[in-house]
Amino acid sequence: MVAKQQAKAPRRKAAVRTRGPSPQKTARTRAAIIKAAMAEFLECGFAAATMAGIARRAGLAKGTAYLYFDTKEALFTGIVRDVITNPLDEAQQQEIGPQEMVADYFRRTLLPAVRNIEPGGRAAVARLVMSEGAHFPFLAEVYRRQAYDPLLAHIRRFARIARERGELKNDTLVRHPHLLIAPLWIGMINNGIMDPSHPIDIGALFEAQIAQCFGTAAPRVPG
Amino acid sequence: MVAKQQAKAPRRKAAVRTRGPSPQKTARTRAAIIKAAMAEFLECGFAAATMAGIARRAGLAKGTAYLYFDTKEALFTGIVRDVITNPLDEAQQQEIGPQEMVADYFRRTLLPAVRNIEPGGRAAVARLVMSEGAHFPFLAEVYRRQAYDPLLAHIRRFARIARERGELKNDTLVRHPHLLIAPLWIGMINNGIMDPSHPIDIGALFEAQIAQCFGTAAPRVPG
Amino acid sequence: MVAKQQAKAPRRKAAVRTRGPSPQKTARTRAAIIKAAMAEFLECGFAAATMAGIARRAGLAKGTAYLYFDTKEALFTGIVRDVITNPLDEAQQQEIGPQEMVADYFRRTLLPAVRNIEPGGRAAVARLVMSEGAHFPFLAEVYRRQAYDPLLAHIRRFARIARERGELKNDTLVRHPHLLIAPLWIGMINNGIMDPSHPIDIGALFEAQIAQCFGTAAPRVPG
Amino acid sequence: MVAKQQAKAPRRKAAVRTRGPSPQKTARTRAAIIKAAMAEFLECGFAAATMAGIARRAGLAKGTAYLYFDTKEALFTGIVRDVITNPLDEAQQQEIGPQEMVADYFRRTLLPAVRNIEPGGRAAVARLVMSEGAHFPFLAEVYRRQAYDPLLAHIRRFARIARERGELKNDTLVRHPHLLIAPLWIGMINNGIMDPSHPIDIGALFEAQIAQCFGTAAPRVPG
DNA sequence: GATGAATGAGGATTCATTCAT
DNA sequence: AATGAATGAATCCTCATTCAT
Repeated sequence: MVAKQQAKAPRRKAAVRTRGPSPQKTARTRAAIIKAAMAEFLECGFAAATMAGIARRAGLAKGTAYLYFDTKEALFTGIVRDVITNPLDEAQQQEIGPQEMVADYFRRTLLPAVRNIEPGGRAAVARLVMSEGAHFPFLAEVYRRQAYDPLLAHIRRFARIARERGELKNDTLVRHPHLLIAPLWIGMINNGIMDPSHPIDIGALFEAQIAQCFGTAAPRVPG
Repeated sequence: MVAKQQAKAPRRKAAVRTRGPSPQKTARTRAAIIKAAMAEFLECGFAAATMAGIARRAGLAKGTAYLYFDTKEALFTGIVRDVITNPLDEAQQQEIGPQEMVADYFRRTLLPAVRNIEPGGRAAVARLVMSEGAHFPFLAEVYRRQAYDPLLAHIRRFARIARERGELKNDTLVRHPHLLIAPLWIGMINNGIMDPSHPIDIGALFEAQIAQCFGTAAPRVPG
Repeated sequence: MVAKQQAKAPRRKAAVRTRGPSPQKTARTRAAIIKAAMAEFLECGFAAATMAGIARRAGLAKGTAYLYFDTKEALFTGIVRDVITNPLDEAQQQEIGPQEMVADYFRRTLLPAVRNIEPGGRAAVARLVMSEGAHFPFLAEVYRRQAYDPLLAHIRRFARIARERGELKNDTLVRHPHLLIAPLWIGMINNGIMDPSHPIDIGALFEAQIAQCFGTAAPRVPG
Repeated sequence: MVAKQQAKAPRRKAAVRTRGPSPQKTARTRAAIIKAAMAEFLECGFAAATMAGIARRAGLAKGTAYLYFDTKEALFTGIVRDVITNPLDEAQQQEIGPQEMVADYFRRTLLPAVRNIEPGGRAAVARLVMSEGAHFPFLAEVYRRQAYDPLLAHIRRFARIARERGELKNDTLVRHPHLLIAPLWIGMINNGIMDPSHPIDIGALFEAQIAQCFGTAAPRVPG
C-alpha cells in the first residue's frame, strides 16, 4: 500500500491540520497512481490499459483513481506533466554563457538529459505517444504542447543565434530544427521497438548529430 | 489459431455445381476480407479495428469473417505481415555509377522513395509497426528483418565506400547509419502523430541530412 | 413472451428471404423490448430504469437491447413513437363534416381517444414525461414534438374555424388551446399520482370542458 | 469548513468549554443540511440529487450529512414533507363579500396566488410531487391532504354557493371542481417541463377558465 | 462533532464471438 | 457458405456510504 515515508514528527501539533486525512498521504497516493498508471500504460498501451488495472497496481479501489484524475485522459496528461515537462523545462531554462558556442551549449545542457532519456522514463512516455498518438490525438497534443514544440522552439532559437554569430554556415537547422532531435527518436524507436536487444547509444548519436550540424567535433579537453 | 488456409484442391468439380461453394468464390471472399482488414488495421490500429468494420468494408456479414479467421488476433497476425515488405527494396538494388558520388547516389535512389513515403502508404505501415510492435513483437521483428535492418546495412555499406573514397571525413555515418534515416522517422512521427496539421517536408529533411552528413549541398544542375 | 402473430403461410418460399434470421422474429423482439422498457420505465422512472432490467424483462441479453436501440434515450423515443404518435395521428387526420359543428367534431374524434387514454398506455407515458421531463429535457422534447404540440396546433386550427363560423363567441380557445386539453392532464395527475383510489372520469371531464368552451351541451340523441 | 460562529450562551458549564459539541451549533448544522437538501431536491429531484451537492450547498463535508441522516432516502423522506404546504391556504381563508359574485371572489382571492405560482417556488414543489410522487407515495399523499384536496373542496363549496345563487347554470363545476384548477397544472407542466422556452401565462389561463365556467368575463372597471 | 479520502457496487455502452437459419 | 441476431464479458465512470484522523 505504499511505504510510509514517515514525515514530520510534529512537535507542536503541526499547525496546519488537526483533522481529516493528511496531505502527505494524499501526495503519496497520487504518486502511487501515477506510477501504477505509467506501468500499466507501458505494458498494455493506452487503449488496453484499464482504470481497474491501474488501481489494482496502486493497491487502491477503482474509485480512488477517479478521485485524483477525472478520466483516463487526465491521468495520462498528469503523467506527461510529471515525467516529461519538469526535467525538460530545467534544461531549457539554462542560459548560454557569453563565450560559449551554441554547439557546446547544447552539449552542456541537452546531452545529460538525452543520456538519461531511458532510465528517466521519458523514452517510455515518448514511445507511448508514438504507439497511441495516432489513435488518441489528445495524447499527441498534450505531448506536443508540453514537450515536443517547446524543444523545437528552443532549438530553433539557438540555431538562429548560432547563425548570426557565424557558427552555422547555413540555415538548415533554423529551418529544420527537427534534424537535431531526430537521433533521439530513431534511438527510442530502435531501442524500444525495433531492436531492443541491440540498443544503440542515443547520447552518442545525438552528439554525432551536433557535430554534423555545427561542423565541429566536441572540444577535447586539452591534456 | 491461424487462418484456415484450406485452399480446397477440388478435384473434378463438376460443371453442374452452381449453388454450393465454389473455390473461386471462396478465394475472392478471402481476398476481400484480407484487403478490408488491412485497410482497417492500418487506419485504426489493432485495438480500435472492429470485426464489424472489417466486414462492412468487405461487403460481408460479420459472421463470414469468422469462417476464414478464428479470431481478430488471427486475422491481424495472419495478415499484417503481408503488408510489411521492404519499401526501399528496389532502391537498394540500384548500383552506384562509376563517377557518382555516394551522396548523389543516395539522392538519386532514395530520395524519390522518401518523397513518396506518405502517399505510397509506407508511412502508414511504419506507424502500424510503431503502434503495435510493442504488443505484437513479431510485427517489429518482421519489419526489422524486411525493412529496417536491410536499409541500415545498405547505408553502412555505402558509407564505407564513401569513407574509403574520401567523400566522408570521419566514421560517423559508418558507425551510426541510423543518422541518415532519422529524418524519415521524425518526419513520419511529426506528420502522422505529433502535428498532422503542420506537416514537414520529409524529402527536404532527408536531403538536408544528406548534405550535413556529406558536407555538400546537392549539386546544382549547371545552366 | 409476445404472441406469435403468425404471418404469412408462405407458399413458395416467401421469396424475400432464404437465409439468416427472420423479420418476424425481429419485429417480435423489438416489440418485446418496447413492452419491457415501458414496464420498467413506469415502475422505476427513467433515471432508475436500467437497460439490464429491461433486457431481463424482455428475456434477452443486455446487448440485444442495444441492437435495437442505441441508447436508453432512443428507447424512450421509440416508445413515444409507438404508443403516442400513431394513435394520435389517426384522430387528427379525420376531417370535419360539412354540417358538423366543431364541438361535435371534437367529441367524435377526440373523445374516444381520451376515454381510452388509460388503458391504451398513453396516460402512463404522459405521466412518465411529467415525472422525468424536468430532469431529462430530451424526454419532454420528444413528447412535445410528437404529441403535445401537434395536438395543440390541431385544436387551435379548429378553434379558428369555430370562431369564423360563429360557433365560438370569443377568442379564448384560439389564444389558449391548452384549456381544452387541461382536463386530460389534471385527470392523469389525479388518477395516477394524486389520488389513484378515487379516479375521476377523464372522458366526462373532457366532455364538460368542451361544453364549457363551446357553450353547448352534447347533443342528446332524440328518443 | 464553516467559520465557528460560536454563539455559546454557556450558562454554568464553565466558560472553559469551547471545543466540544454545542447544541446550538448542532441545531444550526442540522438546519443548514435541511435547507441545502431541500434546495437540491427541488432543483434536481431525488435521483439526480447527490449527497456531495447537498453538502457543498450546506458548506459541510460529505460525511457530516451522514451524522444527521443515515441515508439519502432518510434525508429525503425526513425533510421533503416540510416543503409541502398549502400554497393557497391564505386565499382559502378569505371570505366572500356579501355582494360579491363567486367568480369575482375567485378572481380576488386565487388569482394573485396563481400569478405568483412560479416565482413563489410553489410550482417547483408541485413538480417535485409529480416527479417523485410515484416512487414516494407519502409525498403525493401529503400533498393531497395539505393542498390538493382542500383546494378542490374549497372550489366545490363555492361552486355550490354559486349554483344556489344562480350564478352557475349547471352542476358541472360542482361535480368537477378539477376543471377550475386544471389550467394551473397544464400551465406548470407547460412552463416547467414541456416548453420552458415558450411559457404561457398561467394567470391569464386561469382567468379565462373562470370566465368560461361562470359565463362571464372579468368585470371591467368602469372609467 | 467534522472531515474528506477511500471504497466498491452498479449502470451505460461496446464488441468479439457464436449459432440457428 | 453466408448471414446477422443474440450473447455477455469487459470497460469507463458515478456516487452513496464508511471510517481513520
